[in-house]
Formats: sequence, C-alpha cells, structure tokens
Amino acid sequence: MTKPATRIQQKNRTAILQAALDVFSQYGFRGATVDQIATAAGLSKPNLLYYFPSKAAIHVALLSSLLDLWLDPLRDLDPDGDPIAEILKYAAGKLDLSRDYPRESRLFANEVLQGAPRLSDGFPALKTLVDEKAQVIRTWAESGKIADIDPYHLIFLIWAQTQHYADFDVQVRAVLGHDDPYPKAAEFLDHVLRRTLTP
Amino acid sequence: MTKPATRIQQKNRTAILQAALDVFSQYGFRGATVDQIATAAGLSKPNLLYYFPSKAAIHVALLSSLLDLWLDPLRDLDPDGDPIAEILKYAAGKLDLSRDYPRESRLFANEVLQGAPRLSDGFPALKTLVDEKAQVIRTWAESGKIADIDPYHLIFLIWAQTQHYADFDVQVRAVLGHDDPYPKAAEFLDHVLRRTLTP
DNA sequence: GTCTATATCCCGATAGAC
DNA sequence: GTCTATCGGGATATAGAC
Repeated sequence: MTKPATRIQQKNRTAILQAALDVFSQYGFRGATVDQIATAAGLSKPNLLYYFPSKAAIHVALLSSLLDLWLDPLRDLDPDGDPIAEILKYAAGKLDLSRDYPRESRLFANEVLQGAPRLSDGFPALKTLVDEKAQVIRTWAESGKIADIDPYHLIFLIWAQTQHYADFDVQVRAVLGHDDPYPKAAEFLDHVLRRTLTP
Repeated sequence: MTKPATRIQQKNRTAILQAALDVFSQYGFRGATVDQIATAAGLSKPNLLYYFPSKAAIHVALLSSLLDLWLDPLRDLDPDGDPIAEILKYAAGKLDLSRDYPRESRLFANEVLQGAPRLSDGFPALKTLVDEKAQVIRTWAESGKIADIDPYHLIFLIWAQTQHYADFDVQVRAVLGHDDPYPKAAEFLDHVLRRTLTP
C-alpha cells in the first residue's frame, strides 16, 4: 500500500486539490459539491472518488497542509533580531500570504468562522507557537525596545488586518474599486505598526 | 394582504429569526437546515414555512436588517467633532457591536467570504457612506489635525480588528483561554489608533 | 395555525462494464 | 483508471387533515 505514485496519479491528485481549493474556499464545505470539484478538475465524479475516498478526505488534505504555510512567517520571528524590524517583516510576510494565497485564507476563514470543527486538532500547536512568540515580544516590551503593548492583541491585529484583504475581498473591491489594494495596504500597515511599536 | 400581525405571529416570527441567526451564523446558508432552525425556534418545519415562504426568505430578512445595524457607528462619525476622539469613538462602538452581536458579525462574514451573493445589493449604499466618511477623515488629515494616512485603509483596520474577535472567536479563545478578551482588546485598539493618528 | 405524511430533488458514494 | 448508471440518505417544500 505504499502508493506507487504514477505521474498521472500525481497530476490528477494535484488537479483535484487545486479545484477543491477553488470550490471549498468559495462555497464552504457544505456548500461545495463533489460534482463541482470534479468538473473543475476535469474529471468525472466517480473518477475523483477513485483518488480520494470521500469529500471530507479532500477537505482534510487541504486543511492539514494549510496550517503550516499559514504559520511560517510567525515561526521566522527572530528573538535575536531587531524588534521593530522583525515585527514589520512578519506583518509584511503575512500580507504577502494574503495576496498570494487568498483561496487558502478564505478556506481557513470559512473553517474557523464555523467553529473549526475539522481544524481544532491544530489549535494546540498554534497556541504553543503563539505563546512562544508572544513571550519574545513581551520581553522586547519589558526591556523597553518597543512600546508596552499586549503581544497577543498585536498578533491578532496583524492577522486580522492582513487576512481582511483576502477574506473580505469583494467588500474591499466594492469600496476601493478593482485596483490592486495591496501596495497601499502594506504602506498603511507599516505606518500603523511603526507608530504602535515605537517606545 | 396588509398583515394583521397578531401577537402570536410577531412572537413566532421573531423566534424564527433569532433561531435562524443562531443556525445560519454557525453553519452558513447551505450548511443550515430548515429542521435545525424550526427545532431551535420550537416549531415544526411546516409551521415555520407557514411564516416564511422559504429558507432563502429567512436569510434575506436577516441580512437586510443587518447592514444598517452594522454601519450605524460609522454613520455617527461627526465631521464637526474632535477628529481623534471621533475615530476612537467609532472604533469603540464597532468593537461593542462585535461583543454584543457576534452572531450577526459571523452571518455577515459568512456572506462576504462567499462572495456576498445575497448581499451585493447593499454594497453601493455601503460605498457611498464609506466614501463620505473617508472624505471627512481625509480633510482632517489634510488640515493636519491627524496624521497623513489613507482613510480607507484606516476604516478597514477598524473593521478587521473589531470583527476579528467575533468572527474568529474560537481561535481567539484557543489562544487566550476563555476569559473575556474585549476589555484588553478595547485598550489595545485605543493605543494603536492614538499612536496611528497623532499628527 | 399547526400537525403528519409525502412528493421531489439533490448529493455523496458505489456497482460494475470496459 | 475511467466511465455510465444507480442506490440510498437527507434536504426543501407541499398536501391535506384537524
């Protein structure tokens, strides 16, 4: 049972995952249908279910590969770097994720919004990482290298503000028009964080 | 056809809308079932459909009453008030909405996240209001009363940061534990905005 | 106005030929 | 590996008695 992994198998599997990402991120788990995903992947429905045993299995496969990607920029926060530069770099990296992986952001948002029924397994690891990095930021604050702020709410600010541009894309575009909002968003976030963090 | 509106009718209608808010906000439109809503409202499924012609009609009724509530604090932004105090008051009011109406926030988030198929009618009015208030903030910035920032991204920051605590509630609690996060969130948001806006 | 029973449709998953 | 055909469950909505 150690999958041989033909080239054609690999190709179909990734086509399915890409199509499922499109469909799940737009319609949510319940709202998505296997038929939609199969059509988007260029396969028939039974053929799709030859590669994945169920609709839920595809969803799990997507989610489990997602959390790591999502937390990577935070992992890179360096306790020995320059505090403000490190936090700005983190926020910029997170904003790049929203710009480059909006579907993944919306998949994640859909899941958390509905109580994270299939994701809550990942929360302990998330908490561990956030606790660790929050402690780094707190140390910076206590040593006076940055302003005295709550590190957890700072992290929430960065999450909320960056993910907003991916998750609420239609609303952002309804207000701003269809020009790329990311350059100005990056500039604004930079301004906010510099002001917030300066001792 | 001008509904007589018996007391019992009013009571059932509001019970249905409250129950539907619970269910839709947690499971999304497709994920919610009429049976769930009926049970939560203490009615049988056909009886529920005596009050509303369809599942979609309930959803529409909820959404259309929602946008007004959601935009009220922004409407109150007074061009003749003290700039920084006005913006802080707006942000605090919006955060109160997240605390007091988390289900409404999640209903809205579910809808926008999925492309706002049933809400896009409201976007023009939303844009008009945002444009108007952004112009107020821009005028404040140009007169040097606040820092020179982009008013639209400032509004997005306030939306994103305040709604985050309602929409991503499970994630916030997974990180912070189950204590009420709002007092510290309010304090933090206040700090961020004062720093951001000071000329 | 409220119920039981049911029509009708859609969806996930399977059977089985090729 | 891929297809057509179909099963079986569950959902929305309706029929019709009370």
